Amino acid sequence: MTNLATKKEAVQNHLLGGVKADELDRLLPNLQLITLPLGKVLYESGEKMDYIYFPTTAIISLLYIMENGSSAEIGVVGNDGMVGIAIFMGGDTTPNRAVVQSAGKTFKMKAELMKDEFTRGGRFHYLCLRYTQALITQISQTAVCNRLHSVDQQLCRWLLLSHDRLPSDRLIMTQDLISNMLGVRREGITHAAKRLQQAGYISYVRGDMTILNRKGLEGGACECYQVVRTEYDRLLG
Amino acid sequence: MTNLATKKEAVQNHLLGGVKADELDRLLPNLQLITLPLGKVLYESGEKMDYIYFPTTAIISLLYIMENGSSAEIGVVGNDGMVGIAIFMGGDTTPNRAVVQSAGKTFKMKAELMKDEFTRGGRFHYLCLRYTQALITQISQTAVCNRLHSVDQQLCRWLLLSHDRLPSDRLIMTQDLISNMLGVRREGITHAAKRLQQAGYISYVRGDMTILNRKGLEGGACECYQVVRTEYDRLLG
DNA sequence: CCCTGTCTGTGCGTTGACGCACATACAGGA
DNA sequence: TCCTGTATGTGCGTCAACGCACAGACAGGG
Repeated sequence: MTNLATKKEAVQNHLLGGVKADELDRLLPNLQLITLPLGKVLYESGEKMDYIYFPTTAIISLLYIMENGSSAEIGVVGNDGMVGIAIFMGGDTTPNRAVVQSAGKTFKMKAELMKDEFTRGGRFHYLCLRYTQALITQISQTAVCNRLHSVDQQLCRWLLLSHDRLPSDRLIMTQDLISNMLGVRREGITHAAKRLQQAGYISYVRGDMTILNRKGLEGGACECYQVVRTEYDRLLG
Repeated sequence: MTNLATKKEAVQNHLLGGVKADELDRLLPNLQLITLPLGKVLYESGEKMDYIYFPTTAIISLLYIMENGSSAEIGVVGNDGMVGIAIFMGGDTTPNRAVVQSAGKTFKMKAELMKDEFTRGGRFHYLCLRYTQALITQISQTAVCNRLHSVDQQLCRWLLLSHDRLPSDRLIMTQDLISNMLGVRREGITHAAKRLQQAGYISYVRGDMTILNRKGLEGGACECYQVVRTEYDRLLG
């Protein structure tokens, strides 16, 4: 099978890159590298999770979908983490949807095998818990940001979070999709994005966005981005 | 020492009530029952946590404090859980403040002893992880609610979350404090609370609030409350 | 080449929450 | 009893975001 993982591929995901050699040897035969298209749903809310995912170039968004269809993002996962923490936390499901925000590659592994490796303890167990704490910080900061900051600030934060997890400076994503992530109107994103383009921080045409000036975006973002970034570095760096 | 824990006292906290007999026997000599006044800070943001707390009648609020002094609550903990999950998750600290939202009693235990018991595995380990997942759901739903719902709805949700963790129907709390929790203006709470009082759902005078009609509050709340409640019941019920 | 669907831009009235200012009401101590 | 600090109520102008409607603008297929 060509899609079985090599060490060189596996360490593109930072969690897999952080485990001990013997643990990685055990994991490798169970990891399968797949390509995810934009919009693909990995888990539906409340649905049993059959696989855990370790993205390399893909970015996955964790969304809550309201009864009336509106949605808001609670967190984002890229090559810094994994999708499906409920598998080892014991709940097996979460009331969220996991959807591909940026097309790319990810490893997947059967949930049962994940549980086995987790219960062995060791560095993998340790990393999973620390990653979960980092994710909690990201979700917490999303809550705070939703409460206290403007759409402009949140768009900057969101672009930076995405950029950190992206293999290049390009982001294939329409304003409509971004508005669903941030839980705001599409027109609100149009206005905010236009301001960022006029400032020269980004450029975009019909769903093809390029980040031109990271420093500019950092200046436009609220402190929330840096809090999350610092906490990820502290816990997993 | 009169403040050492008895089994009867300990099980007032549902997590302690859920562990196995031999685990509880090990924990009891290390648990100390203390009384917390309103406003007491258990942890400051970024500060090393020396103790983990298992509330019985007290309610603890997890807050993020912005650089400019404004604040927003990311979660609330009562006799259903514990304060200080970073101790066993591995990070030792979090970028939040833990502050007493409703005066009452709590057990506390030294962080080192907590780590020891956690690494033994067993039912205690299992419950800690499941509780953490439930807390993640609560924080996630706070993020969604902050984004999509009105102050009126959020006040209802907040009152219900508090009521669930309260030994009676009385809540000693000024509107100003509630506004800091929800991250909104004090006047916004005045308006919302007035509407709830006119509807006969609550009554209050100068920081002394009584919940008169739970069903009414449930009707005024958004779906967020029920999502969190259901998930707590599923994971820990 | 045109046609159609999608993506982005813009205007306009509405609304929920904000910031500020100040009035009123109550509690507890001097 | 008065005085003072704190808690709550209210009005008013402002603003960010909303909902809706519709006008370009571009891409890809027939």
